[in-house]
Amino acid sequence: MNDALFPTQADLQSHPVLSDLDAEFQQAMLERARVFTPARDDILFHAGDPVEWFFLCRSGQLKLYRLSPEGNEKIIALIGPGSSFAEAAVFMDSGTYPVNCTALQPSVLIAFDAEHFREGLRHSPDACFRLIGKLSQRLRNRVGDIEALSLQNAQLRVINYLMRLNHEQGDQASFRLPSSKKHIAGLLAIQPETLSRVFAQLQDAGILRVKGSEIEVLDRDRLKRAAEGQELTA
Amino acid sequence: MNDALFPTQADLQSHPVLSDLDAEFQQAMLERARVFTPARDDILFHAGDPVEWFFLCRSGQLKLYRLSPEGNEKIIALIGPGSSFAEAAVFMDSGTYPVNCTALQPSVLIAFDAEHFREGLRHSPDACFRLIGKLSQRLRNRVGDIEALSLQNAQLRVINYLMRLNHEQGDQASFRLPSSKKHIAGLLAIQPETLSRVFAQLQDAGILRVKGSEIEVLDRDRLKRAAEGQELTA
DNA sequence: CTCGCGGTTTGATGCGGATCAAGGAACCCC
DNA sequence: GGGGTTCCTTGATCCGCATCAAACCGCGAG
Repeated sequence: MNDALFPTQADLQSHPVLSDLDAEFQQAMLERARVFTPARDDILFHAGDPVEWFFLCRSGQLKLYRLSPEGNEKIIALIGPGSSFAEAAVFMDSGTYPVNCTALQPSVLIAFDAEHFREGLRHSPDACFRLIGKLSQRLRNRVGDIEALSLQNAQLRVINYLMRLNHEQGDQASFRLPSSKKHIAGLLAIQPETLSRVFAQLQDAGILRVKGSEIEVLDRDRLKRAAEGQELTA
Repeated sequence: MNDALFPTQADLQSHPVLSDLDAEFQQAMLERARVFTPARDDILFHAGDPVEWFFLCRSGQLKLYRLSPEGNEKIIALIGPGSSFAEAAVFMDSGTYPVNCTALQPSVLIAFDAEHFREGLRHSPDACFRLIGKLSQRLRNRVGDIEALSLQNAQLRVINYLMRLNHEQGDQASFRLPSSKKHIAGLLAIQPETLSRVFAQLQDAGILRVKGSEIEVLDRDRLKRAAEGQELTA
């Protein structure tokens, strides 16, 4: 992984929205871009801060999250290498970030200038289209999250999350959790204790083997059936 | 309200994304548009159906919702006159609607052709920008919903919903619920019984008066404090 | 006017998951 | 290698809300 202290063409190319744009626009974005290297627990922005940058993660890991007045935290998304975020914030009426962002690991981020992006988009229908596609997809994902929170219990949310993860990593028999269990619990809107218990159940039922952050799928059929039919007693 | 059986310029003008576009694009959209007049309980589309249309509500009311395998329903949004919906679906990778849509009242909808919209957008940076703004805003709202579901209890969700409604209707002392309590409960992801009980509490505490779908705010300060500090015993 | 039905309210009960508490396990730094 | 910190697990208890049940109300149809 390239840890250069300046943004490169390669960063642009790997960005889901900025890749394949006309040279002039790319050049303008690149000139105004910065590399940020937050340490673990560094806060990049708070919800409500005015939007100056949007980001591409080159390496490391971050969380986007909301806090309740009592200090409870709901993780909206975990960000890893290759993911971009906060593009939508650039276009919100309020002009502010809707979530907090904190580094979970020492990370390397490319920060692109929000205002320049807005301006450049006016002259690039291609980039507009990419962005619209990205936003629509993200909207669909959020609707999926809302359904999961409203209609599924803790066990079901965990199972579906595991199956999605496993699928993204190529449906291997064995795969890794992308983060600590505490943060995964935050993402699924359950307590770490509950996540631990669900893992224990699935393990006792002979469906999974959990060893640290390594998950081995022992019985894919029953896992899939559990995701629909709701059955763990068998 | 105009119930003409054909779409008009006025429909375009009142659309959040299509208004103020160049004449040629507008003309093209109008020619391909239709008027739908679903009766109560008519289903406009299911989640997973291929996207042919996106909509503007001229009158009536609809629900966008998801169903669990057990038949439980979570309402994602209630749509009323002037609201547009399903634009994002036009740009999703899957090419399918992410939610179900059913009319709650006899309604009048303008249906715009999805494919023509995609094509026309290529030549209209203005429309792109409007759409991007709209999608970003909707994304922020969905994140707000996720926070509410994860971090707030039933009472808090109801209170915040009421305050938002009241604000949208001009902060009058008295305002109306936009739908039956059953559907409002579905929107807030609680059962009708629970909604009824929360109303009873707020009424007993002297904060509200609930008469059918008419809400009267008796003590706005305490309502606002309850939305933050969590106190109803006083 | 009356009947019937969906929406709403109120009460009783049960369960899922949060919370509280404490014990283990892995990792880092000295 | 020892001690501390953070993460994870397991157990006991509690509470919010769902669920089940029943009565009530308002409204449209006949």
